[in-house]
Amino acid sequence: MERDDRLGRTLALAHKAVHECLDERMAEHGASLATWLVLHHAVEEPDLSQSHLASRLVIEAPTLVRHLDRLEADGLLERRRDERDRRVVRVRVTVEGREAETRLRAIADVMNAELRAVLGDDQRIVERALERIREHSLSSLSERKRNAAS
Amino acid sequence: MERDDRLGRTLALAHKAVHECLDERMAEHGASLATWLVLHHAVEEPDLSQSHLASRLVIEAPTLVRHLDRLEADGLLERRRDERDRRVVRVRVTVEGREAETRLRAIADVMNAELRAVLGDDQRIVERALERIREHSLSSLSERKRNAAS
DNA sequence: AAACAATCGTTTGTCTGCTAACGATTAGGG
DNA sequence: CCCTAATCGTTAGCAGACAAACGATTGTTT
Repeated sequence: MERDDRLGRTLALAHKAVHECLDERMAEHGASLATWLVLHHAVEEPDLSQSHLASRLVIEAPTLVRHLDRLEADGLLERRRDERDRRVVRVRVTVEGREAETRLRAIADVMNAELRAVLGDDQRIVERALERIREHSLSSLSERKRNAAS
Repeated sequence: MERDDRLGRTLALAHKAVHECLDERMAEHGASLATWLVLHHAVEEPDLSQSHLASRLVIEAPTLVRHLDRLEADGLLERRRDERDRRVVRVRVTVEGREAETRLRAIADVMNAELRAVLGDDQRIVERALERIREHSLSSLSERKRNAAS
């Protein structure tokens, strides 16, 4: 018997399944989860710089570049150089992009509702627990980096 | 304010943080989380075929191949062709590999204990909840595939 | 004013995952 | 017995993440 009772494993498997599921549902609309996430945050806060957008998405700048290249080529958003500070590029979602975002957000909302239904009364507990887990891991990580720099 | 209250997001962020944290800790021993996972399952069930090992790891066969290439090159495991069925390759961890696995497992156990301490009394609830989430997502996924095949 | 430092976006290269397709081998049906 | 399935591991190619290094710009310091 001896089942794998490591918590990180359970967490990873749950995440993987949800990610796959969402990706599959969005694939039916010719999109992907990554596509929607970028679009969503860009719609929520228009004219963000790329570095700020990356930080909202919790991904690194080079990762974002490729997504933007693709989305721009698909006509879902535009890149405009800031005139005041010519280093920064501001991201604006096109009308077509906004429409796509709306469709995809509906899918995300359905998925979210399903998961909340599955959790039932444990919703809050699980949510808080996941946030505590993240908190702990991140602080352990930054503490480690600090010590490594000494 | 309007914080992002999507559950999948919280799950993804928690997973990402734990993964980074574990990867960082193992990196100090010149390894990675992926390395340990492969080694661990190969130690637990010796002489598994590659496809069975992949299925234990919940990754696809081509993904496993690269890990095995690396681990074999590092002398942590060996690949032996099965004589009865010459299609299958059996994976055996070397002595050196077993030692590495032991060191890395200690790290994983510490991390696991920390997370359980963070969760406290919610441990069971969260664990079950994550399993239900996975269950739901996987069944939704396979149902979707079934319909797509019609 | 000039030199240095910091920031921004990008490129390059690596890691880990996936699917699709292929050669080798085994198993089954006619 | 032979031809066709099916299975196994591998290769090739793609997606999404990362870190390191670079050119262009802006800010700071002397």
